[in-house]
Amino acid sequence: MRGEQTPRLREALEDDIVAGRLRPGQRLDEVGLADRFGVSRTPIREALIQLAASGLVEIRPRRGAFVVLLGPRELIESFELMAEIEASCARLAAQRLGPSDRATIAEAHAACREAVACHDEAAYYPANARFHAAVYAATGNRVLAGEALRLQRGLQPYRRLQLKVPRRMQASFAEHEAIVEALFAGDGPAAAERLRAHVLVQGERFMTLLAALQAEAEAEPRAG
Amino acid sequence: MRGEQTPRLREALEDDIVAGRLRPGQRLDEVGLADRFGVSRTPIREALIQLAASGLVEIRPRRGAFVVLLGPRELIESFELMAEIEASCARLAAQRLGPSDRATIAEAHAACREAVACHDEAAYYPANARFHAAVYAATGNRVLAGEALRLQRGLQPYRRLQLKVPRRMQASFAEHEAIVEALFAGDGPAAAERLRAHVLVQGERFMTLLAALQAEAEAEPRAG
DNA sequence: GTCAACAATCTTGTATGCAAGAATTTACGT
DNA sequence: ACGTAAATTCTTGCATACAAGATTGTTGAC
Repeated sequence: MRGEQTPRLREALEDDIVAGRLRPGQRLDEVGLADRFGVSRTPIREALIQLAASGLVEIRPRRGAFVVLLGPRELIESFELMAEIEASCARLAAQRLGPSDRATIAEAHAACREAVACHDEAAYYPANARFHAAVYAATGNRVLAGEALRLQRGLQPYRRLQLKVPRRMQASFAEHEAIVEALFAGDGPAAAERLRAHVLVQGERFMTLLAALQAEAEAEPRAG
Repeated sequence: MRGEQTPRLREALEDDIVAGRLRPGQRLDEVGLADRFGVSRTPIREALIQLAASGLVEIRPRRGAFVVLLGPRELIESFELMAEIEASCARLAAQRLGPSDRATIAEAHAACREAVACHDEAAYYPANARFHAAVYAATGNRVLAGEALRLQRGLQPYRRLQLKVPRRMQASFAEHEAIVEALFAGDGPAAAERLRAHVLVQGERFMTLLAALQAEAEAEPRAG
C-alpha cells in the first residue's frame, strides 16, 4: 500500500476530469481532496503537479489548482495542433502500417460502425478514441503516439460536449471511412489531409456549439 | 522569498541539464540537491516531478530521479516528432507570417549568418534555437509554439553533441536560407518540406555520431 | 574462492507542523 | 447605506518526521 498513492490519485483525478465529473474551471482544494481520498496533502499535491504538466490542471501560485478551462482562442489553437499531429500520424501510418496495425484499426473502426448502427453515442465516444489511438500506434513511433495520446486526453473534456451536435456521429464515421480507405491504400498524403480535416471540423463545430452555449448563458445569467 | 523555491529550482535544474552540466543518465539525489540549493526535499521533489513531466528527467518509483537518457530508438522517434511539428509550424507560418514575425525571423537568421562568418559555433547554437523559435511564434498559434519549444528543450542536451559534426554549421545555415526563402515567399508546402528535412538530417547525422561514439566507448571501456 | 543470504544503511514516499500570502468578514468612516 | 480598511480565517508552500522498500556490505557455507 506504500509508494502507490500518487499514481493512483493522478489517475483518479484524471478520470474525473476527462469524464467530466470535475468541470473545467472548478477549484481543486488540497485538503478536500486529501480527505476524500483518505491521504495527506503531499501525494495530492504531487498528483496535481503532474496533472498540471499534462495540461489537465492549472496551478496558480498561492491561489490553488483548477481544472483547466481553455478559452476560445486556446481551444482553436489546441484543435489545430491536434489536427497537425494527427495528420502527421496518418501520413506515417499509411507508409508503415503492419498487419497487426491494420487489424487494430479495422477493429476500432468496426466498433464505431456498430455504435452508429445502434445510435449509441455513449459507445461511439470511446470507440472513436480507440480508432484515433490505433492510428497513432500504427506510426510505429512511440514518442509521437504518446504525444498524440496526451493531447487527445487534454481535449477530451471538451470533445464530450461536441457529440451533442446533431448527426455528428454519422458524419464522423463517414470521415473515418474515408481515412481508413486512404490508410489501407498506403496513400499517406490523402490520409493526412482527411484526418486533418476530420479533426479541424470537430474543432470548428465545437466552437460553433460553444458560441451558442455562451450566448445562451449571457442571455440567461445566474450565479454558479 | 516565499513561494518561489520550486520554480527557481526547476529552472536551475533545467539549465543544468540542457547546458550539459548534468549528464544524461546521471542520478539526481534528493537530499544532495536539497543541500546544494539550501532547501528541503519537498520543493526539490516538486521540481523533479515537473522536469519529469517535461521529459528532461525520469523518475523510477522507489529508485530515484535520473537525467533522461534517450536510447537510440527514442532519439530517432523524438527527432521524427520534432521534424513533423516543425514542418507544421513552417507551413502555417508561411501562410500567416506578419511583418513583425518576418523581422524576428530575419534577425535570428542574420545572427546565424554572423556566427557562421566568424566560425563561432558557441554563438551559432543559441542563434539557431532562436531562429527555430521565431518560426514557431510566426504560426500565431501559442499552443503549438509552446509545444514546439518544449520539445526543442528536451532535445537540446543531445543536439549539443551534434554540432561537433564537421561543417555541420555551414550546412545548417544553408538549409536555413532555403527555409527562409520559402517562408517569405509564402510557399507553405516548400517551407514545411525543407524544415522537415532540416530537422531529420540533424537527427540522422546525430545518430551517426552517436553510433561512432558508442563503438568507441565499447572498444575502450572504463568505469563510470 | 565464489555465491547466497542476512543485516545495516540509505533513500524514497507519505504524514504532519508551521509560517506567510490570499480571501473573507467585520467594523468604521463618510 | 455604501465603500474602504483592518483583522480574522483559510489555504498554500516549505520544513521536518517517520516508515517501508531498495541498496550495499558482511558473513557464512559450499
